Parts: sequence; structure tokens; C-alpha cells
Amino acid sequence: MADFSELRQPAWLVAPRILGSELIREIDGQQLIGRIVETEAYTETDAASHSFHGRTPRTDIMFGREGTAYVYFTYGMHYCFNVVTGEEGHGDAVLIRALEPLAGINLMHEYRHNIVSDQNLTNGPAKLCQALLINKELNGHDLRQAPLRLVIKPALAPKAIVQTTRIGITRDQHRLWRFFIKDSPYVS
DNA sequence: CAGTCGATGTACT
DNA sequence: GTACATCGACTGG
Repeated sequence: MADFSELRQPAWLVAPRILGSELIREIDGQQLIGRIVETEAYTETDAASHSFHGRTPRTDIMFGREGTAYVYFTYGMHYCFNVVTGEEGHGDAVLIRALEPLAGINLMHEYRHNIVSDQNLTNGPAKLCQALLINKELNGHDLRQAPLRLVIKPALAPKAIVQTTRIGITRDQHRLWRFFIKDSPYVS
């Protein structure tokens, strides 16, 4: 059983912690693997977070058990994937914004309709969902199990991590809750 | 290059 | 109605 105890803390601590960890998607016996290179933290006291307005049918998953997937649909056509963190009852999640493709790259290209280069395959929250076939069916999925697993790797050195403001939000812009691996060519 | 903008489901005012 | 944790096509320089 995977040890997800480190996810049982606030999103802003987990977000930098899971940089370098791997996401494994299994489809028809094939594995698509990506290394997490960019994340953002969201929590319930944060006006930019879906959980800010409390527990609703949509955000219920965010308040649930750590290590489950929160997948939401946005802009009429895109999905975004988050890892739920924190104690149960806390609306915390980490948005996965970019991956470095490690395995199953040919399939990722296929799911992305062969329109982009390796660099643009998974460097954005909606792009990586397309590449790994992540959609609302995986909302609430336990990331300890197939067909979508999170494999937590040792923490990276702080000096390898860059911290900035989050992308695409208009509220609570002062928080420095976007984290990415310095020098990675695969960040968004 | 950079800047603008259409697509289009869902939650919320 | 309006905004939205986005992307990619299109424009002009």
C-alpha cells in the first residue's frame, strides 16, 4: 500500500513536496507515466479556490480523503486534475499543472491528436488531462490504485524549486502558491 | 515572436 | 447573465 501520509497536510506544503513524484495512468495494459514538474496549491480560506464557498456537490471531493483525485471541467471543454490533500473536512487540493513525459509518449501524442511537439504534450493542466485521458470519470478516484496512481518520490532540494504567483486567477493573487522544478523544459 | 479571441459546460450572482 | 485554476487558432509586426 502506498504511503500517502505526507498528503495529510495543507496543500501549500504538499504542492512543493510532490514535485518530482510520478503519475501512472494505465490504459489497456499500457502505462503512461509523467513526472510532476509544476503544481499549485488551493485551500478553503483562499478566494481563488473552488472550496472557498464551502462544501457543495461540485467541491465535495476536495473536502474528502487525502490522495483522491479531484477532476473538474472548465471553459466548456477542458478538464483539470488535482490531488486532494489535508485532513478530511478540509477543502485542500494541489492542481497538477505540468508533467514531464516519461513513458507511453506515443499514446500521449495520439490522445492529443498528434498536433504538438513533446515539449507541448503535458505542459498545462488541461493538456496533461488530454494526454493521460483524465476526465470526470476519474473524479473521486483513489490515487493509491489503478488505473491512475500517484507514486510519491523523495522530496527535491529546496534550491531546485521555484515559487511564484499562480496562473489564470484573479483573486488572492498575492499568494506564492505555484511551484515548479527549476530549469525543467516541461513547465507551462 | 506577442496580443487577441472564440469555443462552450457548469457554478454561481 | 457572467465568470471561469484553459487552449490553440488567428492576427499583425
